[in-house]
Amino acid sequence: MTVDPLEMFKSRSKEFVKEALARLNIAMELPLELPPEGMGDFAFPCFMLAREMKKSPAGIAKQLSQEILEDAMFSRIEAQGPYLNFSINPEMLMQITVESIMDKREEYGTWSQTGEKINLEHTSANPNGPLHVGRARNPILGDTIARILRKCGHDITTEFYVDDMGKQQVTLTWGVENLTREGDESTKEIPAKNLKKSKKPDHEMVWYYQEATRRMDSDSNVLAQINRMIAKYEEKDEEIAIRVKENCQKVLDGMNTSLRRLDIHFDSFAWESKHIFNGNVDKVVKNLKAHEFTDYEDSALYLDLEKVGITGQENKFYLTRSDGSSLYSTRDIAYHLDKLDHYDRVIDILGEDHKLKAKVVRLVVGLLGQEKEKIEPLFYSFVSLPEGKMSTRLGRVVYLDDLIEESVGRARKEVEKRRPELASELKCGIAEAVGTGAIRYNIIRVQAEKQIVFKWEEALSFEGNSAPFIQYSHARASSILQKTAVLGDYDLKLLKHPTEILLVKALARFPSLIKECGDSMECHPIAGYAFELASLFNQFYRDCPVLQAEPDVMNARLALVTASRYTLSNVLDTLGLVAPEEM
RNA sequence: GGACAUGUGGCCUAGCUAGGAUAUGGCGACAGCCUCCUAAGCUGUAUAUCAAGGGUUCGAAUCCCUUCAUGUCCGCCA
Repeated sequence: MTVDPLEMFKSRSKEFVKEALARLNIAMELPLELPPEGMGDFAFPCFMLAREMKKSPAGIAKQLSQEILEDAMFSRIEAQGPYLNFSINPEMLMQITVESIMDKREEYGTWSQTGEKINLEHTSANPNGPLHVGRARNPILGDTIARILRKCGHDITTEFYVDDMGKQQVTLTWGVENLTREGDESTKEIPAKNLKKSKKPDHEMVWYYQEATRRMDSDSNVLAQINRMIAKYEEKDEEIAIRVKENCQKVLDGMNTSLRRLDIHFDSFAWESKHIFNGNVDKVVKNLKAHEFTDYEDSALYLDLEKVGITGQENKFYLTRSDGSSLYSTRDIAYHLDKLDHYDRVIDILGEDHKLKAKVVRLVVGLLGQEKEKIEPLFYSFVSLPEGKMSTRLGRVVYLDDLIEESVGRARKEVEKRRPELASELKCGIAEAVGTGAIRYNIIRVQAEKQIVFKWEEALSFEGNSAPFIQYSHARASSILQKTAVLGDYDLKLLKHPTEILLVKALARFPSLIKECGDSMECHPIAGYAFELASLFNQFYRDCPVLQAEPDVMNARLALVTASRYTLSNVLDTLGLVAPEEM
């Protein structure tokens, strides 16, 4: 059974055109395009042949169409103006597509194993406080890409790079060890909007970080203490490392609790300090010292950006401090070299502020003789608020936990309104699926490099182009199937309604879409497709009654509904959204 | 100042890699559709100098150049 129902039609039409051109002794190839609705399924524009053949594009299209014989795979092959258009035989497409889905079911859209091992790093937020909506774009993007690449047949390991080495983490630890949180006046900085959140360790811990930062800024004694800790830490003091790691872990646990609610999990946590303690960073520095593109300033090692062709910045990219201790990017280089030892490809999901750093890391990896092409950074722009950039310090911030609570809460009210008769437990489950789904979808539907201004009314929209719209279609399909006995024999030739044809064409596109998005590492076309498929299913639902149809037609339609339900479920899964049986 | 990205109806957005047939859809607005498988749905109407200006081309939202706007970066911070 074919993996991609559309592919055979596509390649056959290309062959036809190729053969026709060969018969006319034309050495050129024609590109395949997707024409506007009502003009067939594949189009070959003939403009570029006009000069060569000294004929009008329309005339060429006509001539080509006469060269091509009729074929069972296409219901129409004809010239329309300057285009040669192919219309797929809908009966055949219906047959191949529905059978393929019935055969593969949950696996429809999943390609066979490639054996390619990929490390996909995402989120990697500093563990000093809770995730806010701006940072949440990273895990949502990363997790969705991971799901797409898994469906492309790759072996994916998702990884959170835990920064337990920075000044921020030491500051947090100093705070935890030296400050006591008295009364509740201190909580005014981070108002706990609900009980669940206030009990989470990330929201609990951030106070120590913020208060420690304030003390450090105003009290040079505190600053000195923190600096002493950092110095000892960088001299590989294991005891401090353990204390810092313990605090990071607590915050990390809180973040993970939030992310689990969005069905985001990590296969691995890579601790930054590991590369200091195992000597990898020392090795990197040693190798870089010997390199012709590096030099010293006050015994601080730097890379000369001009020599490696990076312009528009200061020329010096520092790799160590003058005391010889490492910097973030140097550790990141060691980390990447380590990843390259174990994986075929290394993908990083990064905010656009990391563009220069990522470029340099890749470059240095290349300078050290490794294949930098295997490192593939993927960037996204920031989420801001209408008032401006998110800032924890200014209190201008929307925490992910608050967004989830609000969204699930609103979803709960909606379910209550629409389906009061359902069991309370079921309503909770639906609200959770809809509320969290809306958040993921709202972020992922937009191209990663576009900046997003967060607006509550948009994030909490449950209508139109939103997760609940797609989930609702799935629930409708499920509901029809629940009302019937086991699917009997069916004759797909009975499915002739235009909406049925449009629906099956959308179903047929799914596997190749997964492949394309895996290759280009884009998520938003999947969201667009999911919406389109759901919309077409809703139109089918309107035009083609299933359970009230004649028995033969009913059986055929039930097969189409089953195929649609699998595909909707699979696309929802690709986006990390729950596919509810009812809502 | 330099570098990278983004700019499409009132708002959000697809299309840009590989230039082609009347620029995708949603929100909001207006007008309709529940004796019929869940109306978180469906149908219709109005709204676009594709940031601006040049260029390449038979043809440009798409490629090139310039300008403007927005975001990000240009720390011996992470």
